[in-house]
Amino acid sequence: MTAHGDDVRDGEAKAASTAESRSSESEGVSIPEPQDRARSIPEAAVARLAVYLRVLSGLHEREVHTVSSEELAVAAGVNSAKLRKDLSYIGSYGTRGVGYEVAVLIGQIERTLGLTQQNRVAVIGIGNLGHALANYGGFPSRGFPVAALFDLDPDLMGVPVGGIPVDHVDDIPRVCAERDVTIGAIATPAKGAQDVCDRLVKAGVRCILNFAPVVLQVPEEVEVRKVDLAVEMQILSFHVARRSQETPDSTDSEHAATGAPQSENRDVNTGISPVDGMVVRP
Amino acid sequence: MTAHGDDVRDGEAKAASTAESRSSESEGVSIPEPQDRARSIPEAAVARLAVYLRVLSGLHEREVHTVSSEELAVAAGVNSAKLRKDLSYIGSYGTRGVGYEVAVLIGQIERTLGLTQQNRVAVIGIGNLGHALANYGGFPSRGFPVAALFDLDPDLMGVPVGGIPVDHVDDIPRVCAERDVTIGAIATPAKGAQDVCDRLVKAGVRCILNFAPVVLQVPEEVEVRKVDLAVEMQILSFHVARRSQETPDSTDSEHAATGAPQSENRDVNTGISPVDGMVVRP
DNA sequence: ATATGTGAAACTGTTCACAGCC
DNA sequence: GGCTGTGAACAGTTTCACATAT
Repeated sequence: MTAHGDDVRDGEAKAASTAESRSSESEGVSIPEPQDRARSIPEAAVARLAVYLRVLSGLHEREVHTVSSEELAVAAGVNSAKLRKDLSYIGSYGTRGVGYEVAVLIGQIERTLGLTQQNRVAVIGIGNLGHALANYGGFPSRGFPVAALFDLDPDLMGVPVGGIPVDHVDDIPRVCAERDVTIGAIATPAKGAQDVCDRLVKAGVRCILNFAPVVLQVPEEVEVRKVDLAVEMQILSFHVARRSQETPDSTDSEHAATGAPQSENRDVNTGISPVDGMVVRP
Repeated sequence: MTAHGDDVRDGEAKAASTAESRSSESEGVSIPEPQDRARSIPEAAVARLAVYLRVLSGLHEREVHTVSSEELAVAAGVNSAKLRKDLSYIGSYGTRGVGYEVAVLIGQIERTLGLTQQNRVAVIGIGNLGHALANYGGFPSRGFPVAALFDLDPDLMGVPVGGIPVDHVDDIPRVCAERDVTIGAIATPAKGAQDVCDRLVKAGVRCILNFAPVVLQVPEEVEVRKVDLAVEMQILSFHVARRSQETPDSTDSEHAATGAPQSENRDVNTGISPVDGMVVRP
């Protein structure tokens, strides 16, 4: 996430936004400058919209037609004020005194997230993770069909995984162009990641989901999001360490068993909940 | 990242840290209070420290003994001011006019992240993702040995995956306690995730990495981090959509081929780079 | 000379609290 | 009465810029 991510935006390469805000040279208290237009939606809010969408889909399936911000917030693991503010970024689709119509909200969030048009995905690196991704049969609740698989291993060429035959990474440009791939998921080891990334970019792919432990260098028009297992583990480690030195030791666990919904789970980018992970085993 | 980064930290349930900082009741300008120690470190900075650590490890292997904040920052994909501030949270281990000693920094970051003591990991849900995790042979660059595997499937019981035999989820409390598991990685489908989570909590596990698309409800002393594939995809989708409507269309891709290191990759929680993903295929 | 460490400014994101509409 | 939508206060994070140390 995140140069937009959650912590979002890096400092560099953000010439665009910087430039536009340099309109008035005046000193003192600067007036907000309203010309900022509507396209803003904070990155963090975008991530949460995806979560709300999942919850709403669940409600829709259960024939629930209306929800209040409070109900939806609890289900999504955020507080209601934040949820309302997030929804306000995409428009006013609620009814005061009543709540939101599930179907309407689903439609509006899907539209905002661009889910009305499909994004074909290419998975590169057909190992364990690649398999998991390929078998995911259209990522979230459909909308992201896996259209191409690539690897280096000669033994895998042509072998169908999740119904799609594996191609050689050398064919990335051709195959991606042919199948109109818009998102590339790099699930290779660190070593080949940058090379694969370059090929994807050359093929016109402008959105990449990177699972490899490297900092990909890409032209600025390419959006890269990274999922880093090690970082997650180390963050948890930090909390383990902090906890054990901070607490004089009052707990020995055994009191907090089953249903005690208190603290929130922090998602990598939402600070909260989920939407659709990876199907692994029924 | 993400958050994650990110936006990290929720507002609720943060009583602990609040309470501890209430030591001096004095008003006015509060003196830094040296006893403030390490506990402050912004979440966002913690995530990035893990990234710096990876880069530093690489430098260490290549026999590089010293780095400037600028060099390290470029390699990690952040700007140098942010990097220096991040490092300042853990202490002053640089030399003005010179830079940082790689070995020293590695040691300090490891200490801060609690990597000096091992965290044994249990993986629940031995499907594709579970396999990937189990075979990861100690997550990042070691430090997170996988000590237990669980699943529901009778056919898997006792079968060794990555050298560790699979146990039944019913045995989570016993096995986790026996093997002193401190981190649980939930790689099950959405359905069983909350149940598995409850068992882990009952077993005394207080840190959970959740790959299942559900909002886990846990007691507040339990830390949950979530990796959500669908959210990542949908965020990318949002950017695809935004891009194509925002740009009057000046690009047709073909100009930004290989080596053009410009924009940064946003990690789910660092806003930047990587540390160690998942080994998939050599 | 050069590069760190850090207050202070700027910015982004979150929460409060209430006006406005049902 | 209940609930949305949102300005304003607040909190967290990033960037600036420079004093400080080698």
